Amino acid sequence: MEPKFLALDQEKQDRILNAAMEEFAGNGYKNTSTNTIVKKAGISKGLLFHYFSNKKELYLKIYDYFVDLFLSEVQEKVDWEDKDIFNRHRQMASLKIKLFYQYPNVFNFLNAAFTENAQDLRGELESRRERFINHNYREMLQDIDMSKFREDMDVSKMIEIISWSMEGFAYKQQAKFKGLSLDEMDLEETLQELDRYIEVLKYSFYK
Amino acid sequence: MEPKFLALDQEKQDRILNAAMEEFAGNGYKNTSTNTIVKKAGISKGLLFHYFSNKKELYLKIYDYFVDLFLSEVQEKVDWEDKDIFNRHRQMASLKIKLFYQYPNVFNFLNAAFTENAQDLRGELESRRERFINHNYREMLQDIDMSKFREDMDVSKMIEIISWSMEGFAYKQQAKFKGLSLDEMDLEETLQELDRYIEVLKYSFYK
DNA sequence: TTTGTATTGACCAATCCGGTCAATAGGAGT
DNA sequence: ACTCCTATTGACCGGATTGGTCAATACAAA
Repeated sequence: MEPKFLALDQEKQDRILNAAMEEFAGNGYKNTSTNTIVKKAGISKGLLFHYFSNKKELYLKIYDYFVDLFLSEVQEKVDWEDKDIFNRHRQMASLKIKLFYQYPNVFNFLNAAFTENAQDLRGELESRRERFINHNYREMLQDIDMSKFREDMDVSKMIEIISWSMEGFAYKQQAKFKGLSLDEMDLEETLQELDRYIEVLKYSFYK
Repeated sequence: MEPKFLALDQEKQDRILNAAMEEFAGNGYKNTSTNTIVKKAGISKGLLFHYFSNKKELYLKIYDYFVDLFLSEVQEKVDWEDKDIFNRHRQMASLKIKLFYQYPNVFNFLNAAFTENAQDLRGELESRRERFINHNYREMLQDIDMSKFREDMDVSKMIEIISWSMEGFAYKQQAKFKGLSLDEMDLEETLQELDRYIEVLKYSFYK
């Protein structure tokens, strides 16, 4: 990210980042107007182009910034010694929720970036995608303690079902949080709710 | 749908419908150009506007057409006497796959329509959404035989996990089918693969 | 008052798009 | 071969929108 931009106070940075991500996530690259972004962020057009030299750079800088932020967070905060698949998922969920509090549209934005196919971004994005998916799910689920699973069912299918459940839960939570203010969202409560699903899965799939 | 349009031979109809759905699904309403649709469908611009009076009508007519098609199919083909949740899901999956063969983008289109927020469509779409979600998931999962579930876990959570797994499976299959020709996709094989996941879930959640 | 930086927003050239319509193609009937 | 009618074409246009610029202003510090 540009040093000029990073010198801004955090609140203004976040206003701009969130405005841009919300628009990009909701409308795609091409159909997002810089006019809308500046209006939503409460800054002038000129200022946006003072920080980012053009729309394409705005998009890619934000993309890189958050991929880095998230991946380094994961690398750093996850306890890689713990080989229990549910604990791994729970830790990831916790990180995601924390990031979600500050940037409610990061994951929508990153998901959208995954299916984005604007001409201007082709190539630039394509080379970046692999990194993200490799890191996110491969690394996370490798090195798992398989011996805990019941032996009368297909382990890989159980693992898939667990992932799908985590995604389903995340999606459900996000819909629930839509439109709520920050202090109405309770991290602990959400994690406890998640634990109840984990309980069901653990009880079903573990020995 | 316009009678003029329905008088076309099926193959041309489908070419137009699929082209439109693919574009609308991938780029959203506003960012979809009728120029692209006609190019992809292999017809002239004039002809499209001969069948559909304008872009908005094109979108909504297609939406209504496929919602009706799918819902009536469900109403008609599902065996409502069978109260087993897995059989219900399996039947729904079978219907979806069949429709997917003829219209590979119906569900992408309908999903996109669900989050579409173009100014021109607001209101028109909003009033239509409720109907779809009510029918699709409420009706499908009501009237289920709960007595088959284990009693030491939360039934509603198991039901959610089952739904999330079906969605995850569908998503995975669709990614797998991406770019394949019709005759490379095998309905029976897909259903058998689905059955293996159902087996795991049934074994875990049923008494 | 001066100087230097942060910020504004009117402005513009370029692009693109939905929709029209005069013209043509092509088939059926005679 | 000719007529008639419908199906289909695609060049064309007014209007809307956009990314990006830049001269002007606001503001803070000295």
